[in-house]
Amino acid sequence: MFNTVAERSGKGEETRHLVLETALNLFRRRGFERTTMRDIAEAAGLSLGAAYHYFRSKDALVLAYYERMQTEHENLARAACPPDADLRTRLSMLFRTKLDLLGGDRKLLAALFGNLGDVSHPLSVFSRKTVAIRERSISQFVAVLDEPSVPDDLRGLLGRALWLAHLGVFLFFIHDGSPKQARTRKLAATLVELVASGIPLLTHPLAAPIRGRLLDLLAEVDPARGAKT
Amino acid sequence: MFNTVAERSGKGEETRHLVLETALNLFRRRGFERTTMRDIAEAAGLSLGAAYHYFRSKDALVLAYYERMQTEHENLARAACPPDADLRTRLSMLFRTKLDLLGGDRKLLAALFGNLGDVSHPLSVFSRKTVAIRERSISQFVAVLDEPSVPDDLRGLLGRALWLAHLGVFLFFIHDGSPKQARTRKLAATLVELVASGIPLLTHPLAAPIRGRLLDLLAEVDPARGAKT
DNA sequence: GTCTATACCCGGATAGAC
DNA sequence: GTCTATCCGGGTATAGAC
Repeated sequence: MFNTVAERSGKGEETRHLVLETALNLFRRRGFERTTMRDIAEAAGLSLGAAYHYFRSKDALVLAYYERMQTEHENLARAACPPDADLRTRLSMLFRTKLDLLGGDRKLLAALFGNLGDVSHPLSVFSRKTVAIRERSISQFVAVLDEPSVPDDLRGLLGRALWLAHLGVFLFFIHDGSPKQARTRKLAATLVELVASGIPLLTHPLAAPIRGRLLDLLAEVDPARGAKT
Repeated sequence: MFNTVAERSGKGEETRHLVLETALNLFRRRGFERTTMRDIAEAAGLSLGAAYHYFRSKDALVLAYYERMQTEHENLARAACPPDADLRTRLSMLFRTKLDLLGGDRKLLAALFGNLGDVSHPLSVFSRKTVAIRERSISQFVAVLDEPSVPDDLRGLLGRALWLAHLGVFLFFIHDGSPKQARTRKLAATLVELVASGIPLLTHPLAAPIRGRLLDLLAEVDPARGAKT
């Protein structure tokens, strides 16, 4: 019952770690679909059943990967950003660090992102299984907007919209074969410019009708409300 | 060699049609993934081999479905739209007819749209196999912008952007459980308003900087350029 | 050309012995 | 905790009836 030692440093922990690393390696080299659980088990020097003992499914391996990457991104972004930076800098750093972190995993992500549209799929960015990680990611973008120039009542909505836009960039990134994903970096930079120069304009009186409609639109697609199945 | 009769009205055509209808029925009821080729063959009163004789794969059935739906949508949209209608009306009709046409297929589409992000997947909205249908769909949106208020040089870009936005609406639609997909219809209406009221503003001198940046952004994500793998 | 039947491979997932 | 055997479904291949 209380085999805390085994849980922390025992052979189990070690083997579990081995399985995850092996899987990630194979995923990165061959992509997700073309890596079988049999491949993983063999490469880790285990039987198929043993691999399944540690991860109930191929998906479980991916969830572990998601979580690790989100945590790493949070750390990277925090480290890269001077505390007094402005919105433009903070947003651009958020993109930059994410692109740096995931630049080598595009093949894997391509396969995973395939499940983008399927809310019911456990690995989807919109699924129940991924709420926790999703919310952490969203709050990074909301936090970027945490400054006086952004009216309080817009922050949440705009932050979530930004997160949605970031998904678009991400989708582009995944299939961007240019060296160091230069095209995606360009795209992100353009988006940052658009946001940074557009936000002040949102409060301009002439933009009032557009602003209202834009907010309506955003409120309707708010990921928090969720379009239930 | 020249058995044109058999090709047009022979038993082959009939069986082929039967297989497709049966498959679509099962897809609609049970979803794509949970329908097996064996199910389809059995429900159609055929052997597995026979079903495969007409459609090389499960995917081929889906491509046939895509094509039929695109054609039907074109007809519906054309029929629903008075020739002298304005932009707002034409755009709103485009959405309305699509939602009407596909309202019953959400379950199926959910499974198919799962492949959204995976450019390399044959059934993806962005894949090579679906270029022809995709281009037909895009040109519906470009055509909506075919009027004096839209500057010529923006039409192509904005049309494609509109198509991209329509994908977002579609994604929402798929998981919209509200009666008659009322929420999606609301969303589409709001989007139409935003576009209809935003386009004139794009030519306003005050919007010049935003306009430039927006166009940069759109040019970079233009589906026509494609982010090659 | 249309179809049946059957045997086979592959990969995800599970059961149960050890 | 680990293994072997097995199931299940998608997909292929092929031999042969009509």
